[in-house]
Amino acid sequence: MGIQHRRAREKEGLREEILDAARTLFVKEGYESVSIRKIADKVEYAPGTIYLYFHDKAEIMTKICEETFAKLTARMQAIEHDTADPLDKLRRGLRTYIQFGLDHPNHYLLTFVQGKAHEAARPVFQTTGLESFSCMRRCVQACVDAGQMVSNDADELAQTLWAGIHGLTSVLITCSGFPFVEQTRLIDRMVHTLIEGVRRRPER
Amino acid sequence: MGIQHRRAREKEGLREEILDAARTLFVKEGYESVSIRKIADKVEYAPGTIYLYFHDKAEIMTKICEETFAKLTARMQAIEHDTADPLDKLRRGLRTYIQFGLDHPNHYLLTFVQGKAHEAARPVFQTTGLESFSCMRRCVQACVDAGQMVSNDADELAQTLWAGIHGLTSVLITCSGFPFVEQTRLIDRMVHTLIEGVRRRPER
Amino acid sequence: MGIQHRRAREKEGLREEILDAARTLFVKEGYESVSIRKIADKVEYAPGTIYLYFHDKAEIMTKICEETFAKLTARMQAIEHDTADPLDKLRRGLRTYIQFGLDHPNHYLLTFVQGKAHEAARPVFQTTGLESFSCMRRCVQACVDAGQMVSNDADELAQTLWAGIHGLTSVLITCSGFPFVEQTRLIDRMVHTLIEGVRRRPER
Amino acid sequence: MGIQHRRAREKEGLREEILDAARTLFVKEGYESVSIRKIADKVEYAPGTIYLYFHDKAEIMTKICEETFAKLTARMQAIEHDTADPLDKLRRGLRTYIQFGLDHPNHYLLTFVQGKAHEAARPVFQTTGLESFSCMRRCVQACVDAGQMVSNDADELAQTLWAGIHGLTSVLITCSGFPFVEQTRLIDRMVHTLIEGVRRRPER
DNA sequence: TATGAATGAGTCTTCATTCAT
DNA sequence: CATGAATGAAGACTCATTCAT
Repeated sequence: MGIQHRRAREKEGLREEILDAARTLFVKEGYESVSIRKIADKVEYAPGTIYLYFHDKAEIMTKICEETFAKLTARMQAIEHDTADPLDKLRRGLRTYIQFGLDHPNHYLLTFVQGKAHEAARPVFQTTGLESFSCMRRCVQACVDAGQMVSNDADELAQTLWAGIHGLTSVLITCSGFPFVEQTRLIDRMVHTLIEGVRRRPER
Repeated sequence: MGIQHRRAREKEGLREEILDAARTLFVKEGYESVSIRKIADKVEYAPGTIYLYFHDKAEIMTKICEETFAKLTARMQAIEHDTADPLDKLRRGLRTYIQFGLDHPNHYLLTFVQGKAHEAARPVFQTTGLESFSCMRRCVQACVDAGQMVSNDADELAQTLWAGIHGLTSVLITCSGFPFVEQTRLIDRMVHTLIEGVRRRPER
Repeated sequence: MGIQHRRAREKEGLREEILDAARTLFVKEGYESVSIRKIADKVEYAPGTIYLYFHDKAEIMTKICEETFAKLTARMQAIEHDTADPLDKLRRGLRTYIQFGLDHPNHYLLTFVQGKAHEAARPVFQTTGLESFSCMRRCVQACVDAGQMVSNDADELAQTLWAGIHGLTSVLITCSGFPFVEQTRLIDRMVHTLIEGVRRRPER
Repeated sequence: MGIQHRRAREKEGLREEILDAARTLFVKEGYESVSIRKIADKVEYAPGTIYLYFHDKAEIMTKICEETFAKLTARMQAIEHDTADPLDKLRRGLRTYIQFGLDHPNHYLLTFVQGKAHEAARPVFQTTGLESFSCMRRCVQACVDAGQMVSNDADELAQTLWAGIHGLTSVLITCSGFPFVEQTRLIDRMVHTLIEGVRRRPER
């Protein structure tokens, strides 16, 4: 009996494999619909084995969210440390965020769409998650300080921008059936719209 | 034993009651976490009775999504038939959409956030759903025709706007824990940002 | 599939059948070793069916203990209402208790040997259980009042007597392998020993 | 990973450590509720290591019962070899037994209360166990030979006495919630009652 | 129309045990 | 001697669904 012809595999990799399998399944079927058994089947191990690597199902979800925020933060911070014009940095930040979502659609959806709904993930959002956000907030603040924005309220602006790019990102990932115009045009348009909508125009 | 003191109630109302109960429960606890028994308890009927009105759990979900699109379309169409300046109509449309989401958070989330994940709901999106969207698209088209937009591609613009307001709406509903600035300011800022980002400015 | 050739059986009897099956199994294998599945197998129903009659495993245990105390109390009270000499009533009480245990060995063991150890049964002991005990305490008090006991502390005496008969009862039920002398002689001896050990003797 | 800072320890001691850990856990949580892993954690070894010392979980239980009988026998025999009046020796024997139970509640319960329920422990009772009992029987026989008892049947008397003290001992250990009178008074009363109930009184 | 009883598959999780190292 | 990884079977319990009444 048992799972017999399992492919060779390095020990320390199993934990990552479980995370990969879980992430994919969670996104495809929703957190609740994915059973430990399904994850175990996917990695070709017995269900109990999962518990050697994670305390319970919720912990798997939590770890995936943490991973996501870490990746996102890393990517966003790379931009911060560049010397460009603040509005340009912001523009680049928006694009980076959207691109991150498209590069890691499973991570993104799970964390920002499904994750929000899940109790278990709550603490992660209020720690690692806020860190990710504060990166963008600093970019906005810099623009404000440079007198380039229509408002001085960096929070209000940052939250608006984030809501906008989050809307596009999540929609691009999930609504694969929708007859969208070409993806890059949509992204360009969104970034352009948000920046133009938010920056101060020379009077006159 | 069984359910004893059920309040008097006209037969044909039961179907609606089931939908009401289900919608509330689905949003509060998530599709997977709501059992047919919970719905039955809430309407004070036996579980089996549900199956006299709906083929299965998924059908309940589907019907709720259809309902949502119908309501949303009705609300959006009300604006279309008014005589104002096209840009104003669009502005009003954006607000109406956001407000719809906040007024019917249950409907909204189920349809646009949870619903997307559910296979069963897919066909609904591509029929009733598109109708809802096309309403906004016509508003945008009117602005384009009036020469008020930065682009002539009404699809691209409409999709951008929709992504933006969807982002805000969903985030306002789900991220109750996030330290957002005051809701009305955020809505004002989003609508302002999108419209300003999308309309043609007088040169010079 | 499924359980097919189940014997005919009146509906309202299932609850009792479950209790019977559980009691037997609990005694034979211990509370922890008995699974809901085993009980279900024994009554020839699906495991889930058990949950239509009892909230959980602990409730089954609790109900069995309650049943036991009710039966025991009834039997003990029958003696109280007789007009004999108090010491005789007490003597009869001790015999009745032991006999009760031998007549309902499963009930007895579960309640007084295994039950004590189980959290779930705790509240039952402190309500229905104490009622059973207070019956014997009243018998002892009557003897004290009649000046027939070596001590005036009815609690101390009653507890001693109860410990004694409980010891014999539990041992007779469980130690079936032990080479005991004939059961009735052992019971006679125990009752005689306890009563003689506890009653006041005429001086001199 | 793994268990790192294990305290230094002589090899041959591990077997005893496992027994100690198991005994404590078994009594605190019940045989079924104690997992090999819990025992292993307590001794700070890997679960598999347990199997180098014991064939299976049941064997641990069995060994603990054997130990108990050995300890009890040793204590009882100490009394046998003293020169006092036989009735006094018996009295002392009863006290010793009760005290043994209170001194080793873990051992006692496991062996005499939980142990009886366990098939695996059965053989132990009929060998090492009988030895323990025969010690008390010899004390009783001595009293009979000295013409001090109400009956000449040493078996009957010894079994009665044992049932009595076992009842008190087990009840004192397990019924911590019961509103008993002070423990020493209860013990005194029990020993007094049993002895008085069993010894021949001078005719008058 | 509505029900109550029942089921079978499934949920997460724990565990005694084995075994290659 | 000891381990860490793994397993298969089982634990309590839930649930969508069916069906005779």
